[in-house]
Amino acid sequence: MKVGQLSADGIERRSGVSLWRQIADKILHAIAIGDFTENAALPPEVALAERYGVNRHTVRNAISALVREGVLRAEQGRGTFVLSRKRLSYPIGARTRFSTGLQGQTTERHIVLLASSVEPASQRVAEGLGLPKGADVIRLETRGEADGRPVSRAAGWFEARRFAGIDAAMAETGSITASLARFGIDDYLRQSTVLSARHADAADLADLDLQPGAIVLVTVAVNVTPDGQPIQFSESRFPAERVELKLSAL
Amino acid sequence: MKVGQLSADGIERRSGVSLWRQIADKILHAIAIGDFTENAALPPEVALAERYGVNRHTVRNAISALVREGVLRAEQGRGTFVLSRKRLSYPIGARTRFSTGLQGQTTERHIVLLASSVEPASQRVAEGLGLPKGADVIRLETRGEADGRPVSRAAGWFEARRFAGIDAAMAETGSITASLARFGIDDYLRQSTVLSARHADAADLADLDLQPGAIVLVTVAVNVTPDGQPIQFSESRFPAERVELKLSAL
DNA sequence: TAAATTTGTCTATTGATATAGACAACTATA
DNA sequence: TATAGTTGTCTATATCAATAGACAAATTTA
Repeated sequence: MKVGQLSADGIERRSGVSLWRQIADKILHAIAIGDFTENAALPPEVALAERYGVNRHTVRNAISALVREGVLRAEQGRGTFVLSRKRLSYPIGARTRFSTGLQGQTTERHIVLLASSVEPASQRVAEGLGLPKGADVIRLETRGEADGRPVSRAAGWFEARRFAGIDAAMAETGSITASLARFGIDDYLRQSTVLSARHADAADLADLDLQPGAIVLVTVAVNVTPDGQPIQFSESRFPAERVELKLSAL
Repeated sequence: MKVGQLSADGIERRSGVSLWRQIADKILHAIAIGDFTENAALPPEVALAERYGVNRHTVRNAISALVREGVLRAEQGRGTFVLSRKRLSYPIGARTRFSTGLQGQTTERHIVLLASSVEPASQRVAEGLGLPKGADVIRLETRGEADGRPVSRAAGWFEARRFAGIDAAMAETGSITASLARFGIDDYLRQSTVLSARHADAADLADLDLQPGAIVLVTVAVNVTPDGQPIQFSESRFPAERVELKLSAL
């Protein structure tokens, strides 16, 4: 049995992160980068325990957490096997579109409109859209799903005057691009993207179906028309264990 | 005392991540996004304990960890104050350069060459550089520092035949750009960047001076000459609590 | 079929994490 | 100079995390 795929070190005691959680993260990472393909067998519990210098029960704790998450499947007498697949690669470039970006990687993908509202623009939204602070903006809360699993959770803001009714269009079409087309926007470009990462908070855990301790990638972006008018300000969260971002020059 | 800057929820019990570590992360995040500026006073311990629904001792645990990290300073009778500053914004675009990218954000920045070696190209390095697998490549291990704090940790691979001696050039100049110039490369472009995030492992903790549980942003990138020849394959790690990545179109 | 391998379950013990309460030490302010 | 507000320290207790060992249950292999 080849065990070399899981890095041996990186287990820290008294760190505030339990050993079983650290080991679970290592297994998740190994799967995410493709070191374990679907249906591959994990090394046996005793081997993992020895590798990380912990008790077998601690390894079992990590594995049972991943079994609960639906990442692994344990079979008594046989072994423990990988269920989930490699990370999706989500492209970010001048023309970043949800559906086309994941083409070829998933058999199915769509955006669900979770909620929408009209609200006064906060400081950063106003700055991003080039509006006065407090101007009315429409907020769309959406979740991206691919093959039935959540892969993104986003909030998008649009100038309310110009895009009145975009919430209905979004509910109907399930596509930002198609919704914007109804307002005469045939093309738009990604002007700026700021990227960060943090631990998932309670909302992320619920929205993206994650377990506590998971990491989310966060992008804050502005989309503009080809002549430079800002039309959309957005903040998106991606589960780092399921998605990587592929930055394409353009 | 204004307490609204720290989000109230997101504290998960029995998650494998201790409450004090979760609270420490929240405080770090609030500082990182600029909700607490330098020298600002944190809410008093009792207020934080009430806000998160935990015991005061648990909050004290979180704070003392951040004091050890050099992020906070506690003064008996007065309060607890913020030492560290806002996250650096590291630009990534067609022409991604370490030093120029941080201009204006730091008074000082430089790259340290930690180690170099010649090795056969692994699968992914060979693919990235367009070489046969196993071809000799030079690996440069570097750390980027700004105002005395580590902000990046990178491994870069170059074709050994073409760039023999680039390790010496790097040690001398402290600049990838300057080193490449000695080989007649006056300009180079970022061809591709793949971005992910994970928990820091033991090596990251040591190299980037982080505490267990910290998050690192990871970029895997290929640089090419203007006519498209791959010259450098690199993997860089950034501490998410100190750096955000600003993706610039171009 | 027997032996080896692997996951599942149980008991017991130790150390880290979290709660609870009380009070000391220090600072700023009325 | 009191008083209120804040951090620092101590004791005690309960719960979670991790270790240790033993054996059962299921599967594969010799």
